[in-house]
Amino acid sequence: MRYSRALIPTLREMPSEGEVVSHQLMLRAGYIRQVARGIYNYLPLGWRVLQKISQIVREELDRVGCQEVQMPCVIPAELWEQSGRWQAYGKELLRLKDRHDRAYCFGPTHEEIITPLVASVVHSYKELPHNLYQIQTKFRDEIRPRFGLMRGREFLMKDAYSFHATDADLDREYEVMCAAYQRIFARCGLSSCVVEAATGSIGGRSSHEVMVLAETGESEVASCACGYAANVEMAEKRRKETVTAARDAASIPAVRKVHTPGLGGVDDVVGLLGLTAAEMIKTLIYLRDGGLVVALIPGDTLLNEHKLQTAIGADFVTLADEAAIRQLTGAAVGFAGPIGLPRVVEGIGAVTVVADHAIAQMRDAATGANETDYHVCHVVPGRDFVPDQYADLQSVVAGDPCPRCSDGRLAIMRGIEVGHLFKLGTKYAKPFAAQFLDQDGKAVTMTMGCYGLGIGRTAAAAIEQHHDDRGMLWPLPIAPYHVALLLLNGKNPEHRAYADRAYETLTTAGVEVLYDDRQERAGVKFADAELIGIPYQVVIGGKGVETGSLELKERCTGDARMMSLQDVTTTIHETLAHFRRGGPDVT
RNA sequence: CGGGGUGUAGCUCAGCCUGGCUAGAGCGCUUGCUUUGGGAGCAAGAAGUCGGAGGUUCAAAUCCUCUCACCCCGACCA
Repeated sequence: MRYSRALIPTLREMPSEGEVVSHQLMLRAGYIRQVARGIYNYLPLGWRVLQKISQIVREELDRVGCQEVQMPCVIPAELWEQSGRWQAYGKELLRLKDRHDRAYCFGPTHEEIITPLVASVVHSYKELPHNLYQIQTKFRDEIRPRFGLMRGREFLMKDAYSFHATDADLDREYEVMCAAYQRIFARCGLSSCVVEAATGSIGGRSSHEVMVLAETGESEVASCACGYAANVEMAEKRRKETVTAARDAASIPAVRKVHTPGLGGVDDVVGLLGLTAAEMIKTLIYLRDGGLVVALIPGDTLLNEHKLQTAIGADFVTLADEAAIRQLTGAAVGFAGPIGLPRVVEGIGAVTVVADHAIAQMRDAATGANETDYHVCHVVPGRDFVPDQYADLQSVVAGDPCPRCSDGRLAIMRGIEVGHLFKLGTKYAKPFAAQFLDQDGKAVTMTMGCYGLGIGRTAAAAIEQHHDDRGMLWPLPIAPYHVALLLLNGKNPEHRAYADRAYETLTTAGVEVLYDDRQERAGVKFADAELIGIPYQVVIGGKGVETGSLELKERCTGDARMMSLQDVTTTIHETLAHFRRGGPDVT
C-alpha cells in the first residue's frame, strides 16, 4: 500500500475521548473512529489487524476440527423465549421490531440459534461431536461501554459451540479448546494465562477465562507458583485455623455489653477492647432482591460481593443505606451484630444471615451490639447466634495462602479477559430438545460447550501489552503491515526509483509493505510509522542507495542494520514462521 | 440507573464567573518560495448554525429552563 493513497488519519495530539492506552492510540493512529458510544468504525489499519487475528483464530480452530459457520445477527424473539432468556437477559439485549411488529433481538451470543440448528440436523451418536464457530458482530447494550474496543457495545467476537454425546467427550473437547486458545494468543505474540472463572449468567458446570496480562486490565487474577490461577471473583484461599479454635465454648463467659462511644469501625474498636481484628466479627448489611442479607466475616478480611451474591442466589446485592441499617438493627451504622436481629424488616423483606466459614471456627469474639455506641464481647457463634448459612465470603488478597498447595502464597495480577470457556451441559440442549439416539436406540440430550474469544478486545490487549511512548508495537503476526518503507527524500528521483523497486520486490516476495511515498519530511514519516506501530522500517535515504543495500530498523528495539532486499524478506518470513510454530514470548 | 463533568474550526483548547464591536490561539488543511535522516521556515489563504430548542435582555458563546450527545466514577460482560 502506498501511504499517499491510504486512509490513515493520524493525529498529532491525543484525542480527548480515550482513557486507556489502547483506546488513545487506536484513535490517534487512525485505527478506529467512534460513531456512537461503544460503536466504532474500523478504519483500514484497524480492520487489517482484526482480520489478522481472525485468520489466526480460524487456522487454529480448523486445525483442531472446528468448522466455521455464519449465523444471523438478527434473531426472532421466539427462540430466546424458548430458552427463557428473553426475560432473563435484561436490558443488555437489544430488542427490535420489524414492520409486522414481530419481536427480534440483535444477537449478543448465539446458543439460541446454534442449538436448534444442530438439533434439527443431528440425530445419531455417530454424528457427534461437532464444534461450530463463527466470527461475527455482536451487540450487547452494555450499561457502561468504555475503553474503545476493550468494551464496546458492538464488537467482533468469535463464538464456538460444541455438541457431545457424553460429558467425558465434552471434557476432552474443553481441554482441546483451552490448548487451542493458548496457541492462538501465543501466535498473536501475547502472553496469556488460563484462570478459573465464575460461570455467571450463561450458566453451566465449569468455566475458565483466558487473560492477557496487562496493568490496565479490568479483571484481577489470583495466582500461585504451583499453577493455581483464578479470577478474584471466585478465588479461594486456604482456610486458617483460628487461634482460639481449640478452646471449649463452655469455658467462655456469657455475652457482655461494652460501651464503645463513637467507635463504629473495626480498627477503632479493637484498641478499646484489647482484641485483634481477627477476633472481631464484621457485620455487613446488604440489600438484595426481596430482602436484606447480613454477611458476617472476620474483622481482618474483606467481603467478596460476588461470592455473597452467588452463595445466596440473589439477583443483586448492594450495600444497604443508613435508613435500612437503622431499621434492621435499631442502631447507627457501625454497631450492627448478628445477635438478636429480626427475621423480617417491614417494608423491605426477609432477613438472611450468612457467615463466612471462618466464623464457625471463632470463639470468644466481639461484634456490634445492635445498639448505638455499644459492642458485645464473649460472643460464641452457634451459642449466641446461628446463621442461616455458612459460605466462603472472603476476598483474597496478595499474600494469602494458596488453596491448592501447602506453602504457596497468592499474587494478584491484572488481566484483560480475551477468552471465556464454558461447559454448558444441557442448559440449552434441553429447552431446544437437542437429542440423539445412542447405541441402544435411546433418546439422549446432547451436552454442550461454548467458547468465546473477543477479536477486538484481543487487538486492544495487544496494544496494552505492547506499546511505548511513541506508539504501538505490534507483534509481527497481527501487525497491519510487516514493513514501513520510508522514502525520506521524495524529490530525489534516484531515491524514488530505488524505493519503488524495493516496494515491488518486497511485495512480490509476500512481505506486506506500507510504502511511505508522501511528500513529507523525514521526521513526520518516522513518527507516523512508529505511532501506527509497524514492526519493521526499511529506510531509503542517503545511506544505502549508492551501495544498493537497505537499512532495516526494528520498531521495538530501534536496532538498525544495513542489508539486502533478500535479507529483509528472509528476516520477515523467518520471524513469522517462528510465531507460527508457537511463538516466542515477546513480553 | 445513581453521582460527577464536557459540548466553541478537522484535532487540542482559551473566551463564559463579571452579557457589549468583524469569536480567538496552537496544531492540521490550501497556495507559493525555501528546506529535506527525526513532527521545518517565511508569506498568503480557506474554515465555526459557539450541540439543539425555548426564555431573559436594547444586546447572549456568556445568564435561566428544557433537551440531546459524549466523557469519567459504581453494578454487567468477550
